[in-house]
Amino acid sequence: MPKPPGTAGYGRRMQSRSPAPRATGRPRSTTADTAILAATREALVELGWSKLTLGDVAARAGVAKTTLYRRWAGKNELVVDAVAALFDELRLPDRGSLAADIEGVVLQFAAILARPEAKSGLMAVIAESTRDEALRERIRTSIVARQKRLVLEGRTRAQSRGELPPEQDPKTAAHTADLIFDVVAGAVVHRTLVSAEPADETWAMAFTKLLLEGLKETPR
Amino acid sequence: MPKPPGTAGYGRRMQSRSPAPRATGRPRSTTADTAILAATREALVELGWSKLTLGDVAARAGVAKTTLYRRWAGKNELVVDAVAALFDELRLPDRGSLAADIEGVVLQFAAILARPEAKSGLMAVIAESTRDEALRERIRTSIVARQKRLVLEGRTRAQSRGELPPEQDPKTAAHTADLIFDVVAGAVVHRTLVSAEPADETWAMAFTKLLLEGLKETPR
DNA sequence: GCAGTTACGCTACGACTCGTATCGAAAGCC
DNA sequence: GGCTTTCGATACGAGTCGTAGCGTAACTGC
Repeated sequence: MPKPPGTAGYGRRMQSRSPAPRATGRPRSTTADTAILAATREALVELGWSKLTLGDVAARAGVAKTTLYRRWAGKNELVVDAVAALFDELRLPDRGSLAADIEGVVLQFAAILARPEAKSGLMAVIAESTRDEALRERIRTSIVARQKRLVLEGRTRAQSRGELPPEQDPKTAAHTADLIFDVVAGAVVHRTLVSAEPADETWAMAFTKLLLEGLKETPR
Repeated sequence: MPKPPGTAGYGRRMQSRSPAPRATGRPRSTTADTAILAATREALVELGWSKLTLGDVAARAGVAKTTLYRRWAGKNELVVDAVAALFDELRLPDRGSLAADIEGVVLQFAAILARPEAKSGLMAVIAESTRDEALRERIRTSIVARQKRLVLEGRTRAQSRGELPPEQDPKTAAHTADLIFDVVAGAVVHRTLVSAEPADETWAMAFTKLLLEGLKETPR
């Protein structure tokens, strides 16, 4: 009996990998998937990461505990998928200028991180991922990559507007994109979780100004 | 029997609060304190946060499990103190310019976060602190405040050098200091833990340039 | 419609961890 | 020497873990 035929909800996003979703036998209940992930988020809000137990999640979702273990290897993987669903709503409408786009990205990150299930879940799995390469890769593809796409998209727009210089060397361009992403995402996360203060519009404006103009006074 | 007479090693740093360290009775073994904290860091490296148990730490430190529970309320508080000790080495030598000072701070943060015990421990307790106000305050005073002091010190130096404008309104000055701190610390944390790439000298230089000059090309 | 295959709910299980209680012994003050 | 507090050791009930076993449900192909 193979453990991960599609690795549950996560598999749906990259079904290009799995050779065949299996044609025979009773199919896995997709409603159970969504119920389990919703129950996981609910438990994260009420109990937090450390006190969350798989037995409790199963009871909330109305499924047997064994069903959970058939689909997910453990708590870490389950919470990653549950939290990843929160990032589905990430969009980047064109707001006309680089500054406005940065503010938009920041506020969207902040809105997700303001949720208690994201706060207690995301950082915990990131902490666990320092000792688990597979988990880190799972987080990267299902969460970080989607955040990063927004940053890259905003950058392309700014270049087409002429607000940013076009890419010179594609290698250094990738490095600066990584840098900007770490700065944007890191700042929002640190503000929200460590400083524990809201990353509201006022803060987003100040951050954008700093990111665009820098710390030095720009000589006129 | 009162639980925290000094709250262990952490209490030593702010003994101004505790009214009297108690003059009577057998004093708590200070060697046990350091042994326990060292054992905690060792266990963090070998087991990581989630698999770390207080019983295991007690065995490593050569003390009884009950001794641990007499001094710390639980795993969270213990790990905070164990990780906080890593930040004792934070210093900010004057390197002559704002850019060099920023690089110095970044590289010091990075050096600490490169350690496995900091990686797996720090983020985990921060995740837990989202549901525990007392724990958040403990983290703030014993870890975050010391980081922040470096940023503030670097700023004061830059002002005395004339590289940064002096404080206009003390209130907005505090806000921008908070902002800069979140950007610096957040970027290093995100680079190290989420992107999982080293925040080395090359990266520190690129980050410093971005923070100083901003994203826009400065019009000469 | 029947055989084959897989998922499901349910129950039960040993192993482990938790946090506490209890006890006698040890270490420091008056 | 008396008082107070900590220490090590052991034991304990409660809770969680991850797995196994079993009968049933769902879906496919002949």
